[in-house]
Amino acid sequence: MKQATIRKAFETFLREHSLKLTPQRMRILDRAFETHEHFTAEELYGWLRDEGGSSVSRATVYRTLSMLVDGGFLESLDSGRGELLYEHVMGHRHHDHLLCIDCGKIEEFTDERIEALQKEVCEARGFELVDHDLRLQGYCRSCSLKRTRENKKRPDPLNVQAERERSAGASTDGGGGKSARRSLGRGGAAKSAARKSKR
Amino acid sequence: MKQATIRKAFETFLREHSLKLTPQRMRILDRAFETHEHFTAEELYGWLRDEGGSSVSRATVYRTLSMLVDGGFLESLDSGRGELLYEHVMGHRHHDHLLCIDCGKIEEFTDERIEALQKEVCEARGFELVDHDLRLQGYCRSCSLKRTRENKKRPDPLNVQAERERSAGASTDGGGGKSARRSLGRGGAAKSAARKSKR
DNA sequence: GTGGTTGCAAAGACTTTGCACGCTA
DNA sequence: TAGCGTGCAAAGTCTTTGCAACCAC
Repeated sequence: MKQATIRKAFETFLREHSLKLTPQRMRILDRAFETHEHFTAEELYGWLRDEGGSSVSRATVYRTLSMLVDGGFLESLDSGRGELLYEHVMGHRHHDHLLCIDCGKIEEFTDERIEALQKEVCEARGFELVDHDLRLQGYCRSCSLKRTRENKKRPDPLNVQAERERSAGASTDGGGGKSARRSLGRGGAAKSAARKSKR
Repeated sequence: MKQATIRKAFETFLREHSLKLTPQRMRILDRAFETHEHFTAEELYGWLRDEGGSSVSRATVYRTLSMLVDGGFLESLDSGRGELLYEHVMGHRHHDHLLCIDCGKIEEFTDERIEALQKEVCEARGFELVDHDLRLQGYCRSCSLKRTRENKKRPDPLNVQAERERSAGASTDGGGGKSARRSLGRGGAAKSAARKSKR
């Protein structure tokens, strides 16, 4: 695609920040924009390694990815499954996500009305909105159909959810268990960056 | 508050799942519901340790917290700062979050209109919504005012870095863009559970 | 009694960092 | 040439797991 434009923007970015243009950084940038899916640092590292060519170390991948996020070239997203996903942001404007808790597929969408309401909520509270992150979790069309068909086969995290509704008196809408996938045992962890600012 | 109700629900939950009622579990449940803020597993562990009384091991805290999430007593939330936060969910209905990227404060809110639109978006795509997670990041009222007063820089979408770089030395931090806290230094990690499902 | 639990410490997963050398500007 | 950037491996952080002793039911 307009890879040239992106490279240019990247070069400008580097220059403005007295950062150097290295083949590793360029390769990471290119590969990141070559994918129109979400990927993890580890995955990108794997691609670069498998595709041969000049090698790029894992550390450089992490460092560069982090830099690209800071520069606004990429955006990071917590999949909610314990992985930090990246996606390029130039070109297609901000969007929110639909994550299938069954097959893991990620769909994107945007809705101006929702965005507008978010701003409204913030303004009403004197909150200065900088960014937002909306994740809708559930079953994508195909997984949903599959479930309906099989009718009986519940994703069965441990079917704790069903009980929950009842015992917890989880009132209102059956908006179910957010923890569908993290059943017992392996709970979930999720950390990321910035522990430094953790006070 | 209605701690009795909660304990009862918990006991029922345990019974229904052939799980045992142990003093550790009870203590963790109580402490979790005693707090009306968000907390991390590590924090809860610290409280229990510092407050004396029968000891509870770190592993048990993690295990129980995970169980409480599965049971629908708690909900987990990725603060976006690399920590997995927990909060009790009984009583107060679902809500979304406003996270201050400066002071770290977390505010909660709900907006039926946004919820409705989310459902609409899903229906239009044949997506079966199970749960959602909306996080608005920015500056809370007080931090926003403080910034205005100090006439701080604007959070440039793409050049947040320039400022960041500079303020990095002077610290005091003025807060930058979304990734303000991520840049150099110790980022963080991001892992979790469900790694098993990571193909 | 018996099987679920707890504790401890070791194992894991993902990401960052220290250091010495290489390469960009 | 002067530094920034890279690679490597070790260090970190938060969380999970193996296992033997324990305890609730």
